[in-house]
Amino acid sequence: MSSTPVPLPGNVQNMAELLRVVAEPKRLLILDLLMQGVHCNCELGKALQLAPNLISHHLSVLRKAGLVDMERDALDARWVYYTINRAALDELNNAWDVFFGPARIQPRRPSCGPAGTLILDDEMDRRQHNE
Amino acid sequence: MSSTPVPLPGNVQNMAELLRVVAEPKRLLILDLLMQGVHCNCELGKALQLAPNLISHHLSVLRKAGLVDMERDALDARWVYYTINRAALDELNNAWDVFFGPARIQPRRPSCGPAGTLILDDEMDRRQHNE
DNA sequence: GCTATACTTCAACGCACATTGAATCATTTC
DNA sequence: GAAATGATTCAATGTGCGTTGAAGTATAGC
Repeated sequence: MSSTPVPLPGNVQNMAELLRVVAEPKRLLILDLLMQGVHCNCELGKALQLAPNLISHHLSVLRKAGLVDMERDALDARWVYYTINRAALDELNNAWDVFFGPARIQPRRPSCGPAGTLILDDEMDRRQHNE
Repeated sequence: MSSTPVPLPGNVQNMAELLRVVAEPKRLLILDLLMQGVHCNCELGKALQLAPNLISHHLSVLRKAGLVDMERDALDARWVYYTINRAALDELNNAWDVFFGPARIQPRRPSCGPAGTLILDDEMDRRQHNE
């Protein structure tokens, strides 16, 4: 229960990119609908009052990010249906927890400024016991 | 364990705004450091290789979003220390789960297109039992 | 008082990206 | 074949916002 290895900032770029994709209001709404099940382009357009080309655009961004899958209708290939990529969603949820899970919050005093050099009472106690 | 009331899209705007704040790479890095404990402006600047005014800028964005608190040093008021706002973090985590929690994923066929009007086998079964 | 330090604010710049409208593609239907 | 439908792609536009560099604020030390 001791050394927390301080999560790697290499993931930060990936995480930021995913969050950027998700942070766009229209895309968040699309995801909100897709979480409730399969939708086609026209359906999303109606629900969001958005032109079909814009829906396409946002869906392609979501697909490139791996968050959304598409599938053509077996009977009429003109229709396309979109679904949440469950694996990607799980990954995103895990990554989120790694960053923002409350367990990561740690006590720490800054390493500079008066508060950094100041030796507090409890610190004195700690030093006396260790050395 | 039945009716999931379909989360309100009124929160969507707030959520998107918070995610936008958090999605910025430098800010995500700052949050990453603050999760590990208190930091002052100069410390963050050194860690991120960023000019102090940029740090200030991003911190002010984070503060306006309520995610970060600041506190002046009691001995030397020139130094400012920043911390994660625990309550805001908890709220953010809750909001995230409301949106992206896997439990929200629901089965659904689109309401338009062939797949929408098509009556599948299991649907036939369902109808026979209900009517 | 004057200078140094820690941080903030301001104005200007530049770029990424959502939006728009038109054109294009791929199927299906007649 | 031609027309219609669902969806995508393209070029052009507008703008939000991160960045830059300089000026400003506040406190501390002399």
